Amino acid sequence: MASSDSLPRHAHVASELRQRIIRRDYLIGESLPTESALCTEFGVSRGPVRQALATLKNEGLIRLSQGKPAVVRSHDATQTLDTFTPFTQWAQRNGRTAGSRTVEVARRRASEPAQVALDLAATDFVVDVLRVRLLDGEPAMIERSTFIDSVGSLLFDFDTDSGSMTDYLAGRGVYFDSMEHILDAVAASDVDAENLGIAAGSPLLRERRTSRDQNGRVFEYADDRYRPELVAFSIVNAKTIDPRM
Amino acid sequence: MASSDSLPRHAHVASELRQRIIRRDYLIGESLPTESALCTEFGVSRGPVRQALATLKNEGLIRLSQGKPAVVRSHDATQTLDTFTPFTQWAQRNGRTAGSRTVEVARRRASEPAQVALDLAATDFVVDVLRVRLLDGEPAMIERSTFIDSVGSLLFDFDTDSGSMTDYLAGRGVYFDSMEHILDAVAASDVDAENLGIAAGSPLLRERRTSRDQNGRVFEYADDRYRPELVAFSIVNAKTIDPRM
DNA sequence: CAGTGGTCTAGACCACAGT
DNA sequence: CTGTGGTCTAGACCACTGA
Repeated sequence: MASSDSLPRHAHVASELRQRIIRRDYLIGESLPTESALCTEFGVSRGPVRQALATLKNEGLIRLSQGKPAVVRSHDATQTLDTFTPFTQWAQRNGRTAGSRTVEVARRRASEPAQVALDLAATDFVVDVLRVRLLDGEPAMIERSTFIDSVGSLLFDFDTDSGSMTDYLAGRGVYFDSMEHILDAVAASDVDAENLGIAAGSPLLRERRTSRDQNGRVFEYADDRYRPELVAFSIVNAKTIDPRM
Repeated sequence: MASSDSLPRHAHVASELRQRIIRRDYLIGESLPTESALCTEFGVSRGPVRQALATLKNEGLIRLSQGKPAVVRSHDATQTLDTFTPFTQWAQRNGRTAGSRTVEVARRRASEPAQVALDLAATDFVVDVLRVRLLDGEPAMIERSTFIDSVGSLLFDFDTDSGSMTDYLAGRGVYFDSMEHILDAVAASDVDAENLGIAAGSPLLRERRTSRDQNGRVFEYADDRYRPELVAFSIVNAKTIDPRM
């Protein structure tokens, strides 16, 4: 055993088990070691072990039930709730090639939906980024991001066609801490249709997103529209429903 | 204060705090009582209190940070990761009136997508339920559910226009334990359009769902199509998820 | 029945917030 | 600094699983 990271023990246990599952050390339907075995192996008490198992459960990797050890539910976290990882990382995990074609990066006054989402006044400036995102070279999504001015101004030094904007911002001290997504469907506008190479009026899966940084401040509002033939969102929720309520 | 249910203490704490938040006892941005205050109030140790707070965090109701008490993030328990609530319950929580108009309940051989999702042979029988779901009397969603035969046959004794199918099945020993959702967009078919009272070709938000019972067996496959003007899905996901202790 | 996970307690130490 | 939440331990009891 190496690794005496600064990671909390429960995170270390979760990370190790997650790797084993992704590496297919266990088959689907197979049981993980018992909790007490994991306690022994990692030299921790039951608390951190159970916290790690809860994490993997929330990721859709395992299923928990009383009286018997955890069971592997899926090998890849990609198809599960981690769909809400940034586009570039998501594509990489799925073995696809992600690309970007930037249409514009503009500093202007906030649009009305952005004002509401970012809690800004009509006179406040924001930075709008309009990009077409490509999967294996094919247009798969059109992304309209709006950043608050202090964050958006960082983007003028960044080649929005290369690399991950998420990683770039993280390097500048802006971390995505939590996101809220609203999913619905819209008909493709003329602009959408032209940039995605589809017919106007085609159904698109829309994700409207507000992102908060580590201090809980909203700094991004985005309207992403996906071609449903190419991208779908997958969500797993493993949870026993409470009788009451 | 009533309820000394057989609910676990952490569930009781979570339920009570959830009600207070929905009831707007705390404003958005306001702090909840400290953990030790909650321990005193509910007469429990920190473990259950922290587990309850983790639940509310996963539901997107509160935000946690180190060194200061939990902060209210939202008043609405919308469709979050942990609470992908059945239609009827979701409507009730949001103060809407849910209704159903059953088009057909039929026992027949499984369609191809259902065969795949339910892991059945082409010769196996299933029970299909086609319903229009109403919100405040207006058609909001068209639901095509397919149940494995053993579960579906229970439904012939059930008035699918009244009450909650989820509750009914739970009463017969079939519990929804985990679900997987795939979200995308489709153009309304002629059948969709007619039943929802919209134009054919209109964009609809589609949710394809496979549900497992408490033994991990898939027993339902559903294709639900929502009118995006009336219903959208809201999902909150935060960086670190950490129940337990 | 023995073993397992689900829950809970009563302590403890650390990192961080606000004063 | 004090108080807060984040983490951890070492016990314990109960409900369920499976031989």
